Amino acid sequence: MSLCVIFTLSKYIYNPSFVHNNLKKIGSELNPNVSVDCVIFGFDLEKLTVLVIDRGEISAENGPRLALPGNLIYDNENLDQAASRVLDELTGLKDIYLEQVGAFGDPFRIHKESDREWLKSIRAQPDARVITVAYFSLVKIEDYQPHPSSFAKNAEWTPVNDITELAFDHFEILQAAKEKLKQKIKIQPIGFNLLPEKFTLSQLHRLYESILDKPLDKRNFRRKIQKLNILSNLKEKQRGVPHKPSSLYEFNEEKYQELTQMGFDNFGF
Amino acid sequence: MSLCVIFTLSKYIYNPSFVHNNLKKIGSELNPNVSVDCVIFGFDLEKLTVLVIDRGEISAENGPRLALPGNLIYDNENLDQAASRVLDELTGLKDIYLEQVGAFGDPFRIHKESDREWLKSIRAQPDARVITVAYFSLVKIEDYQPHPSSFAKNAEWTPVNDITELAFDHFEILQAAKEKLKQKIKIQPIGFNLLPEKFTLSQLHRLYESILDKPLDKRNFRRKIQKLNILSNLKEKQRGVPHKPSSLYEFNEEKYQELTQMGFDNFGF
DNA sequence: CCAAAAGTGTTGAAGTTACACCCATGC
DNA sequence: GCATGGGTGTAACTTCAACACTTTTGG
Repeated sequence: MSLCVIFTLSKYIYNPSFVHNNLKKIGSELNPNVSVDCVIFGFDLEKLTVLVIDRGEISAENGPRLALPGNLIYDNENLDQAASRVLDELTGLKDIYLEQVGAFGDPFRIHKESDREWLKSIRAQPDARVITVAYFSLVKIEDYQPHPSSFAKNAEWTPVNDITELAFDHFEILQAAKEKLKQKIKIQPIGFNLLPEKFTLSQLHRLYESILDKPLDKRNFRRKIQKLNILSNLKEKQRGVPHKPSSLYEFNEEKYQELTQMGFDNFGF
Repeated sequence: MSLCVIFTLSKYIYNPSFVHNNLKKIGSELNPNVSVDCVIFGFDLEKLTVLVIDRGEISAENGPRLALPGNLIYDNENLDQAASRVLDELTGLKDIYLEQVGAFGDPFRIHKESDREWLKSIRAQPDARVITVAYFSLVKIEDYQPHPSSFAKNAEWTPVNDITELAFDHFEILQAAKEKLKQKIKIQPIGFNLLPEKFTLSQLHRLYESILDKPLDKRNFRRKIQKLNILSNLKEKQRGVPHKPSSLYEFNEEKYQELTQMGFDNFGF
């Protein structure tokens, strides 16, 4: 049963011929030595989450069940394209915010027997030295809800802070991605990629707190974010909440473009 | 003649068997698909410089003569080690500040005929798809002066801002490295790796201006850097200068460790 | 009427910018 | 004595952190 799951999953995400046939990458070869892995962040309006793959019970030793989605690259695609492809294959989403985190891959990164076994089931050359280029991406959690019936049923949104181990060196990659996101959000308002089109200031506030992993003063946060002038106040309120309803806002791309062209240093968080 | 130069140079920096024999990496193989390239920064007390390789006239078309030092990785070394090795092979220096910039490598990065020819002369599989992991390193310029008689005679310190083109995608890599350095120096005092042990505040000032690529107010700079409390004022002055001699300082590692452990956000530049 | 989150201003401290003159040395 | 870069203080302004109460809704 668990083998079956792995097979189905790997067929969807990892199997070269599947992708080959479906994306019509005729004439291109999988490069045995270079892969991409994606740290796909979401935000459930409470906590920062990551989309991880449950590999099932893959060995007697019970190594970590969870892994980041990833795959070898094709020789005719660039790294960004490979990352987009992995994301698309898993979620069906296109045009998603993606940013490179960096390259990883010790020669001996596969020290868990469970990882070795898994590779045998999904790679033509399971023993090849692989270096992996990590990306993080920001997805509106509403845009992708794993369906229990789909091939990718083993993908799940998991709160970042609940994750304590991952396959291979994926935990290290996750930490690096969190750190990169933390730095990046101080400089650019990329957080909007994680929120619905319409959102409240409190949601934005919680998002910043989750990413920066520290409490931010409510009044100071609101003042600061509003001073940036990149929010439009839709004249619309929440409905059906058991407390004073909040105004809804949306991110204003044009105002942001003005700002960046004039060049501003940071968001000061 | 120019061919000869290339051969000698490539033998030193790029030839697998040379490295193989000399570093006794018996049993390990060059990975045909993954390389590292190093952006080696120096500071001549006036301007930020980079150590680049002059490939000589390598084609009738006269593509860019300059390239970053780099090489394929071995399957038994990790990326950081590969970068250290490249740096060591070129300069003989060890224990140098190194930081990963990221992974690069479009499938069609080799669009210049000159690059293609050069690869034929130094690679066993010149047509393999290669992705390269870029590093930047900070070297005290006094620690490495290229000798006209050495194998690496074609390495030269070149002012960063004088470089307008490089082989392959190396110019893009250089830009990314500059940007990374710029961000990094706002957060950590890594600039000291570029200065002599003893330096003046004016030299430090010029270094920050070179890296941040903008003028900084003299008095404000001095106040800010001194408030950090990571400099020791050696009670020693410059000699032989035709103006008021400056005090010499050194970077105080211990004080810096104290600071970082207490956690401080940035240098505010 | 109660619980829950929304929304709102002020003050003191710290940090940032801009700016001009005298000093010590070698030649 | 002159050219060169070294070295120093202040005032106006901006930003930041800390902090508590009233409002609106659903149940």
